[in-house]
Amino acid sequence: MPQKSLFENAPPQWEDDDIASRLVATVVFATGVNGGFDYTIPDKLVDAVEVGTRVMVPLGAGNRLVLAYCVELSRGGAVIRKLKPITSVVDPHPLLSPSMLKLAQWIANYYITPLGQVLESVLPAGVRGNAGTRLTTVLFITEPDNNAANNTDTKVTELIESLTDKQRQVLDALRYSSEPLTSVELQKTAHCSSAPIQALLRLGLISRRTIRRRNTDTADQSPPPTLQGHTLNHEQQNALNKIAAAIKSRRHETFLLHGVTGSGKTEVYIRAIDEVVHGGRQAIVLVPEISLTPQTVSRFRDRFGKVAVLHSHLSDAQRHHEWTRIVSGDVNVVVGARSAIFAPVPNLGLIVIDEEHEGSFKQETAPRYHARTVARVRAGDEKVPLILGSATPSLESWYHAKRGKYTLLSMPRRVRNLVLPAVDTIDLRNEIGTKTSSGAIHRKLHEAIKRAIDDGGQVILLLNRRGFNTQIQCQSCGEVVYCPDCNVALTHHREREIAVCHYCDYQIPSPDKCPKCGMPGMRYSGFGTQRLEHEIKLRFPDIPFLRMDTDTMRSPGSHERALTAFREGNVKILLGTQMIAKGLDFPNVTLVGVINADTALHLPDFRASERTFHLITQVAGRTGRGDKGGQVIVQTFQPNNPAIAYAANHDYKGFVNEEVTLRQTLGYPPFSAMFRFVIRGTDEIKTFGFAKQFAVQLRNAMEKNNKISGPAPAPLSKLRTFYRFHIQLQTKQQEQARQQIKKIMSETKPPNEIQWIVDVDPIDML
DNA sequence: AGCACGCCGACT
DNA sequence: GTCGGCGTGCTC
Repeated sequence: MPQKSLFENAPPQWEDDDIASRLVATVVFATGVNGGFDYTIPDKLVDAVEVGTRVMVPLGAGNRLVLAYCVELSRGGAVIRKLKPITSVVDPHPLLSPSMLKLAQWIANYYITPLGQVLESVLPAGVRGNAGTRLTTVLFITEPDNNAANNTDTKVTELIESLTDKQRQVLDALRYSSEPLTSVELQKTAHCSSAPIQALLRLGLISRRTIRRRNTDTADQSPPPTLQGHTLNHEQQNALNKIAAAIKSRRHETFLLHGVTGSGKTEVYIRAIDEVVHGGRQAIVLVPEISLTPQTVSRFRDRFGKVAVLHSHLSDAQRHHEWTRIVSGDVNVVVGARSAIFAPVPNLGLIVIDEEHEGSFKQETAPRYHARTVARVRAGDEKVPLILGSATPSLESWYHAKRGKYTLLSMPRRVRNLVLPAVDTIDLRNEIGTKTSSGAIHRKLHEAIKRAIDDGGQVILLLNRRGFNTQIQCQSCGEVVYCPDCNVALTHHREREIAVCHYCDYQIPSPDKCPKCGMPGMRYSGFGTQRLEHEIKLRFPDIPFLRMDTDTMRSPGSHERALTAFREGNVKILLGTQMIAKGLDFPNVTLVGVINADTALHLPDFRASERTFHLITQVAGRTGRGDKGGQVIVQTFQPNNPAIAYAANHDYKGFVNEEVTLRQTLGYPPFSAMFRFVIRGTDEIKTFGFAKQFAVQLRNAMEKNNKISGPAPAPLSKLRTFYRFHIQLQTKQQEQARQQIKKIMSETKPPNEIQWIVDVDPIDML
C-alpha cells in the first residue's frame, strides 16, 4: 500500500522542487519538542541561515511558528521525507560559535538533557532577547551605485553643488560622524531643524536604515592596569613555571593547585593570566558566587584593565552588554560564577577555577552541569590549560591528581612565612547539663574572644544556621512545629516573631501554645545566628559586632558594606553563616570560633564529612593572616571525628587518605559514577508506585555489577507540597549506563502529576 | 508545548 | 445517532 503523504494539507509556501539538492538545516527547539528536526532552506534565506543562528519554523499540523536553533547544515542528498521550509531567520549573526555548540552538545549527552534546553542555559536570556537594545532608524550617506550609468558621479557632484549651506553642513556632519546618527541626533550635531534632512532624503543623497542599537551608552569602567605583582616565593614560582609551559605550548593540561589558605594562589593565577593576555588571548576565571565581591574583581581589574564580570545580579541588559564585549575580543579576562564557563571569548588561553571544591559550581536545575566538568571538556577541546585551585581540593580532584590525570602543584606554606593558626577543640559532651553549657559560647571561647579584642584583634564566629531557634516543640504532647508543605521543622526568627520554613519560606506567627494539643509552654531550642547575636550582645555589651547571613544581607550592597565596616575595624566581632567562612582576607583577625562544627556532619550524604572538613579548614584559614598570628577554637560534640580532628591539625592529606579508603570501600565516587533519580508528585502513594516501577525497569536494563538503591524517600521527603523519592545508581561503566538510562527515559513517560529528573554526578543528595 | 486523533458517556 | 470529555502520540 502506498504511504499516504504525511502532509496532505500542505500550505502554499511548500517547496515542490527537487528537495534532494537543497540545503537542509537541522534545528532543535528550546522548549517542548525534543530531538533534531530537519527543514529545507528557501533560496532567499540560504545566505542568512548559519549554524548557531536561530530561525522560525512551522511545526505540527497547524504549522504554528516556533523558535529553533540551527545546529547543523547539510545537503539533503538522502532525504526521502518531505521537509517543510524555514520561515525566517531571527539572528543576523550566529549566537554560538561551532566550538560552543560542540560543548553544548557534549553537555546534552553527558547530563541527559535536551540540546535545546542546554542552549537556553549557554546563551543568557538577555542575549537571546537582545536586552538593552532597540531597533532605531538611522541616517547614512547613500552609497554611489556602481552599476548605474557612468555619469552618476558628475550628477552627484552637480547635486551637491546645488545644495544650500545648511544642507551641506548636515551632509558633512553625517560624513564625519563615527557612529550612525538618528534624525534627532543629526539635528543636534549639525545645529539644524529637520527640514534640510528631509530635503537631502528627497534628493536621495542620504537614506534611512533600521539597525539595532544599545539603549543607553554607559561608558565601560575599565581603568588601565595599575598594580604590579608581588614577587613570588619558590613554590609559587615553581607552580607558575609549569602552568606557563603548558600555556606557551598550547596544550591542554589540568593542574590541581593545592595551596594552603594564605599561600598566594590568586597571585599564581594572575601571573598565568598575564602570560595568556600577553599572547593576545583571553582567560576565564570561575569563582563561587559568594566570593565574587568587588575585592575579588578589582584584584583582576587592577592588573588587566579590560575585565568582564558575570554574576547573578546583572540585569539582562548588563549581561547582554558584557557578552557582546566578550565576543568582540575586547575583554582580557572574564571573571564570573558557574555560568561564566560559557563566556564566548574568541581566543581562549586559560581557564581557572578557584575554590574548585565548592558545590556551587554544580547547577541544580537542568542542565545539571558541573562547571568543573564542563571546564575540563572545554579546555581539552580548545587545547588550553585548566587550573583547579583550592586549599581543600575535592576528593575527586585529589584522586585524579594522585592517579596522574591532573598535575599536582603544592604550595604547603603561607606567603611571608606566616604560620597556620593553632586550632583547639572544645569537647561539648563534657558540658552537657552543667551551668557553663547554657548558651552557644563556651567559657573558654568567651575568654578567648575577650583576650583577642583586648589585644586589639578582631574575631570571626561561624554558626552555619540561620534564625534564632531551630526547633519549636510542645512540652505537653511533644509535637514539633513543622512546615505543612515540606518535611522540615520551622525555625523561629525573633525580629518578626515568626516561624519560618527555610526551604519554601512558609511563615506563621511563632506559637506560644501547641497548634496540636492547645497546651501552652512551647520549648524553643537549637541555636541559630540570631540567637548567637543575642548572646554576643549580652556577653560583650560594649563591643561592636555584625551579623552576616542571608537574612541580614538581603539588600544590594549590604554584603560589601558589612565587609568594609569589618575591614576598617569599626566592627570587632563578625558572626555569621558560611558566607563569612570563605576567601576573606583580614590580617587583623586573630581569633576564629566555630560554634558548632557538627551541624552538617550527620546529613545523609556521602560528602557530609568532606564538607565539614572543608568548612572548618576554610574558616580556620581566615586568621593568622597578619603579624599578630591567630587562633582557632572549634566547639564540637565529636572532637575525634576524622573531619574535625584532621581539620584541627591542618592535615589535609591525612583526611583525604582516610576518606578515599572509605569511599573505595563503599564504592562511592570517584570509585564509581553516580546517577541520581528524583521522582516527585503530590500523591505520595502514586509517586512511590511509579518510582518502584521505574526502579524495576532500571534493574532489568542494567548489568548486574551496577549498584541500584531505592526507591526510598529522599532526605527531604516532602518539599513544596511534593513527595520526593530517589533512586541511586552507581556504576563503573558510566557511558554504557548513560545510554541505557536515555533509552529507558525516552521509552517511559511518568503519569500526569508526577515529575522525574536525573542528576548525573550529583552533588546535592537531599 | 500544542494539536489531532480516538474511543467512551449524555444530549437534541 | 452526534457532541465532547481528555488520554495518547506526533510534530521534520
